[in-house]
Amino acid sequence: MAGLRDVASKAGVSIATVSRVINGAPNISNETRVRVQKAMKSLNYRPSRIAKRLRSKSVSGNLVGVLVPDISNPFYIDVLTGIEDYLLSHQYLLIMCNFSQNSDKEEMYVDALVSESVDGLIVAPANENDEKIMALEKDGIPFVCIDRGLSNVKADLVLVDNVKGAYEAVSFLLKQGYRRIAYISGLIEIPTSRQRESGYKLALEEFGVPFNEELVKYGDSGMLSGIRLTRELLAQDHRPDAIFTGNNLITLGALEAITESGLRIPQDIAIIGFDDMPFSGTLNPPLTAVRQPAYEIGRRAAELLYQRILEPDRPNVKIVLETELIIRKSTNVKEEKYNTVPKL
Amino acid sequence: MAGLRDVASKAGVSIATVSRVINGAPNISNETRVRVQKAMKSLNYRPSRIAKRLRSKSVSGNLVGVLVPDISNPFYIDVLTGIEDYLLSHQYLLIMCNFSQNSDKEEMYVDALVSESVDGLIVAPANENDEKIMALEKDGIPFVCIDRGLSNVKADLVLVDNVKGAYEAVSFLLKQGYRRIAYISGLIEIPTSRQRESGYKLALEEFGVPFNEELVKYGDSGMLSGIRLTRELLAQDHRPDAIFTGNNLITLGALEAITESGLRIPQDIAIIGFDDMPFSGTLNPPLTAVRQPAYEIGRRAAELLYQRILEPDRPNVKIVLETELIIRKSTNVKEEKYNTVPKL
DNA sequence: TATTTACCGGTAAACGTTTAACAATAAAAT
DNA sequence: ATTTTATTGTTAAACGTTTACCGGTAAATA
Repeated sequence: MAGLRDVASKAGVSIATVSRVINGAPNISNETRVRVQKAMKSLNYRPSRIAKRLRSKSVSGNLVGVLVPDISNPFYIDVLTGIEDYLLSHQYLLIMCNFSQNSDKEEMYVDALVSESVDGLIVAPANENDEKIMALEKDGIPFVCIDRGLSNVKADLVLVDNVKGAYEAVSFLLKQGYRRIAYISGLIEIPTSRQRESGYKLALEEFGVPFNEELVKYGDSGMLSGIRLTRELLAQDHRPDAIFTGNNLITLGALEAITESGLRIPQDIAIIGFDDMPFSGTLNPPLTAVRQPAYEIGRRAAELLYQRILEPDRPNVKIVLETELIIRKSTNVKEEKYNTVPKL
Repeated sequence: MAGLRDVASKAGVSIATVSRVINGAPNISNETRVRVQKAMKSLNYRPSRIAKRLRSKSVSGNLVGVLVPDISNPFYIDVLTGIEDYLLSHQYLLIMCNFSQNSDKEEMYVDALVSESVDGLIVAPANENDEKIMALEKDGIPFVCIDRGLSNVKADLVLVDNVKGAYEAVSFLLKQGYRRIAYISGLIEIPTSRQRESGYKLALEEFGVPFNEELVKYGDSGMLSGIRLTRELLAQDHRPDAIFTGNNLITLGALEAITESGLRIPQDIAIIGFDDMPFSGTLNPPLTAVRQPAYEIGRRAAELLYQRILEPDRPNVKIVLETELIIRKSTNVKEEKYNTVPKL
């Protein structure tokens, strides 16, 4: 591995000069610049990012970490893509870490990333009292939250209005005539799970449909959990006529369980998912879903982090993006007689 | 940020002692060990991984990089999970980089990872002549290839028998009576694309079906490409009666295009995909697919890398895993009269 | 001619560890 | 009482950069 001095001696200049051309310092002649660059090429020189970060922590090391709750969820893939696109165009390298909805793993990764002297972090906290994340503020490490916030801690945040998104979804079901609407929640620790439940309840209330706790199931945000809980719902004496699922993977699990039961969607049971997916249109049947602007969430979060790194003391901002209800075939009208909007 | 000396003074010991307890050196009394550990806790001390890596490159920095061709492909997500599970249990931190099937981006990431002094790399090379990856061998940086190998370079490698997998898939279609079988290829630079085409041709040949170049389309391994090429196939005067798709995303694109055309699967046209997905069973219709043991590929690759880091000069190994044909509903028998195995 | 300007060299400290060599102390064993 | 052993301290170099400061040379300007 060639170092700074190797390049310097090869180019016949001092290490200071090499450093100057690398960092684009002024007052360097074009001639020496190209000579140094040639030496770097021929030696296949790669500046040590770690030496650079170690030496000048004050200056940017061009490295940020991202903590993703579940990499098997397509939603986060889109978020990641948005983050990466923005950061890459600003010469930042990304360390992506998947903590699998596991707080311990999340803690470990936070420590590791801080140990790596990242310039900043983008994270979807495991819960709103996530101490490890809150500690970042005290340590003065720039970070921005996505999808979920922290209580009592000011931090940059970008997310969607989950209550509203859920409300619109369930309202739609109610307008279509569905009355026994179930909700399958993700992990109860995750704020979004509870917000979506709030939206669900709000819609029920507004349509005068009494809340029935038998119709709400709590799981772990994974596909297997979605399968299991849907089976439980379908096994009930008076099974639901529609299911509102708390996230992508639960939706896929629910679809699997319904398919296996032989029930037809949407004739026998409707399903509407929170989060759209790239292939939602080719599911069986094409899925009605609440779309989050995942890519945009990632891009905006990256932008906020970038700005905060440059200006650590600027005021916090919270960006709330809009959801969109994508109506496909999994929620068609149940029966003609119900196809009226109830009195409010 | 507390440093080694802060901990030392807090615990009333020397920095050497602190370093000793951190690195589990022998000859340390239990008393001082707990005293130091307490000091670390109270100061929220996090050893600087970069200082450690800088100082002792010979020793492991517990960091590896992974270069993934396309993070939007569920196959690589499973591979990543396998890699992460293994590496995490061996105290390694992972830097995941998504180069989006883009050679330039891949090059940039390789440089960045080497600059980060990673202990090793796991990579799916953009093509078999990938110079940046081949250069790693000369630089003495441990790496293992997944999914695709390099020509003329010995390196650890774990993949599946793509020819065989494709052969079995297309053979199955032929046995079911399909005769106009199309193949939609991923990027032609990727060895797997060509290997799968070989398997496709092999099956045709064995069944005495002449190769028809109109039925082979080449794209960029993405979903949009799958949509476009499927549309082209369907627009042909004599459209195919089955499609064999070169990867996951192409499959999803093909499904979308077929659905939009109004054709029924499998009555009007069958489809069989290379790569299974967690939700393949809930697609419309449930997808027949060639399953790769993605998680296992990742786990084995991580294992090989770990071993190579420990023993850089051990002989190279190549692990070939088995594919499995998962028969679902997208390839049912076309018509009764064809439902016989042709003479070979 | 005198002075400014532009460019570059040399040197050294610093970042936070690891590691080796050696010394020092106290407790345990002989 | 002497030797051994276990534990800890001290010191310093090293990893590959950045950065600042000062010194020097040559060309351009006054």
